[in-house]
Amino acid sequence: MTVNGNSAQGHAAPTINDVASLAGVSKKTVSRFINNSPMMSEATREKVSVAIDTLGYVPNPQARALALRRNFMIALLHDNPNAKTVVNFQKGVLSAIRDTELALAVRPVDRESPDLLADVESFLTKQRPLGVLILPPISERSDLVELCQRLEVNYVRIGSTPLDTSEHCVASNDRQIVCKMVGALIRAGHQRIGFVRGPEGFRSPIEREGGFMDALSAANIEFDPDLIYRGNYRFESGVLAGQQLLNRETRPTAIFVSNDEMAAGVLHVAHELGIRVPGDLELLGFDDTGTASYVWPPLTTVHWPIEEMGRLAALKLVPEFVGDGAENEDLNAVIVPSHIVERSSAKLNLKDAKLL
Amino acid sequence: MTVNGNSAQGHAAPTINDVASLAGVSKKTVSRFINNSPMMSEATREKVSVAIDTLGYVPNPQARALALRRNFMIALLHDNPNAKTVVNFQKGVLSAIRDTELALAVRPVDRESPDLLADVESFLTKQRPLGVLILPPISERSDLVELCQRLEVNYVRIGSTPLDTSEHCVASNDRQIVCKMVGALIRAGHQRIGFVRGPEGFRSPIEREGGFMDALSAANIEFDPDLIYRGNYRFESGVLAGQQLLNRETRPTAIFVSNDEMAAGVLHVAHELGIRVPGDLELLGFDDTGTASYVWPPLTTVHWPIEEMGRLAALKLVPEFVGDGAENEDLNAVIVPSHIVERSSAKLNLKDAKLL
DNA sequence: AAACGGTTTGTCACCGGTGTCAAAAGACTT
DNA sequence: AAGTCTTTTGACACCGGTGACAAACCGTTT
Repeated sequence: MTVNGNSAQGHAAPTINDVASLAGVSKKTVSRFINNSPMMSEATREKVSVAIDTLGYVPNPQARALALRRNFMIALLHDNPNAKTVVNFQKGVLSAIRDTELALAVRPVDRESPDLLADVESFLTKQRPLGVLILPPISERSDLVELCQRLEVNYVRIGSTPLDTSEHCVASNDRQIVCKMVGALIRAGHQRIGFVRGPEGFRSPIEREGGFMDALSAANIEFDPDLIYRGNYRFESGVLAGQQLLNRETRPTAIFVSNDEMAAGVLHVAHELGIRVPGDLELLGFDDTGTASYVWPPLTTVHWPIEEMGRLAALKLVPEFVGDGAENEDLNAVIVPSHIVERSSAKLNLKDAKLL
Repeated sequence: MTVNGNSAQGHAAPTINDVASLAGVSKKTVSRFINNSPMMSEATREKVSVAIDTLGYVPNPQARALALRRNFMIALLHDNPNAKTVVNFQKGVLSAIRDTELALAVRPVDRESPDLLADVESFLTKQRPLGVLILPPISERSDLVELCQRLEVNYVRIGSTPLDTSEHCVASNDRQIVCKMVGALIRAGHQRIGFVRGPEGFRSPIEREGGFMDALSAANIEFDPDLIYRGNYRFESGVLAGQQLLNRETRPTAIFVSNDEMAAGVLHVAHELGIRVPGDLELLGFDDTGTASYVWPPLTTVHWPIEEMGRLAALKLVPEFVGDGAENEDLNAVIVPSHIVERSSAKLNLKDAKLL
């Protein structure tokens, strides 16, 4: 015998009226119970609670949505080239809202489209989600945020660095972790280090570049501008980067690539040129969303905690729904720490790190 | 000046009553227009249409959801180990419903959990989606389908082979395409071919195995049972497969691996053992969701058309919403054709194929 | 002109909750 | 015991649509 008891009653789901008459109160009182209003005596609270349990009553979200002008749904807005990022983030969000009545709607948008704002506005006004989660890179667009504010839709932005106040933002600290990893690479003996950058116009490439440069200047290494390649985070551009950086007479002994997919592209070229990795060349990636462990050799990289960020973002967006086990979480935390995963593509010297 | 005109009116969205009074008709008539009921004179249809346009009226989905006991949302039910599959499927679905008022809700479930059915039932009764899309492997579970039928929720199942009637199913034909690819491998000269199978208990591994065996028997090659390894579709199990199949005195000259992630694992081992691919060994994968092109050498594989399957599944699930450009699609089609992508990990002889 | 069948339109209750505000019930004074 | 203030409860309209059914309209027929 399982938890559910309502299928006996000819299969009509019990309504608030059923509960009200069974408990001998008005439906407004039941409504108060549902929304745990403080203005209730313990006695009636108990009566209603019993009635709800015996009927197996569950409030109808559509009716509440109409009355409250708010759908019991949170939306995920993204324009993300990386599937794994999106899915892992979804996993985090869903682990947070698993036992709630909330649904998660995904809404991919087209960053390039001039209708982006109109699209999102129509989505928000039609679906009226409780709130939206905005993934990078569009999380950086202030016009989107202003739209949310105007439409009075709560939001949480995800970023590679804090983009907003703590209740509206979850971030990793890419700059710091990259600095740490590249620092460990330098301490392992490298001086001539290449850098493959991400696309222009977004924040995470800037952060990762900042971390790279920080590490170099901390070690008093002057950066050779010939050793930089500007990619777009895609595998193909990693191939181009590899062709440019590895086909020169004096190759770098190591390359930090701003994400794993491009690192896979560089690796591809290294193989074609017969350059041994590691050995002739060491390679550092960023993201750790699968690709890093599927290539040969597996990449030393930064694990970007996107799943955990999803979980935290959901907690911040709708704390009142996920409160159960999470009251003691620190919802003011903005930074979710990343960590370095040392695999075969590069040897690091993590021990001798000076104080951070 | 953009399309929207309602923000002038103090920002309250126009309701059906506004439209009704502007058009000089009752709100029921407007409702008829919205649901394009046939019982309307051309004259009133025109009046209402004009009123809707001038006000920029959009029906409130929550209200309709309440009245119709149906949420304007389709749900994606999955328990899929492969992130790319899920995201690409989502992309297909969203390309179909982009211009509709529909939302897409994702609902990952836990195949192992004894509460799976209860979970899904609670989700379906609470959210009351228009319909659900069920991804493999849980698309094979008949108890889920019976649940949908009992709750009167429309559904479309995705599979590697037709699982249901044409209105409830979209499928690839894994067996046929694998047979074709392995046949081309045989014609390229291989006789001793290894096989890495997917997990027990699901359909797609069976189909892919069937295709492999078909190709062998069509060429009158007897299969050596020592050349099979049973994996679970994950990278790690590909590594184990590689260790077993490649550490023997007489190695296979080629291996067909039932998915790309495991193929990446086999490749990993080949590199460790210094086995050249191609050259000493040729490798065939299946899926083509990214991994295949990010490894070295890039894999010859089958492109599994999961995105297109998503699009078609959405069309079948809610044809009345996506009808616009799609009337002329064949919604009776069940099989979405796959195709072979020849990259570097194996040379095929596709030309000399006999008739299929 | 009245009766008739078919089409188009409107009325009103209803979907299942919530907001407003007034009434009822308790607690506390005097 | 009556008066006052505070807490708890209920009546009723409302959120924005749809369904059932009745009314109005229209062109024919008798």
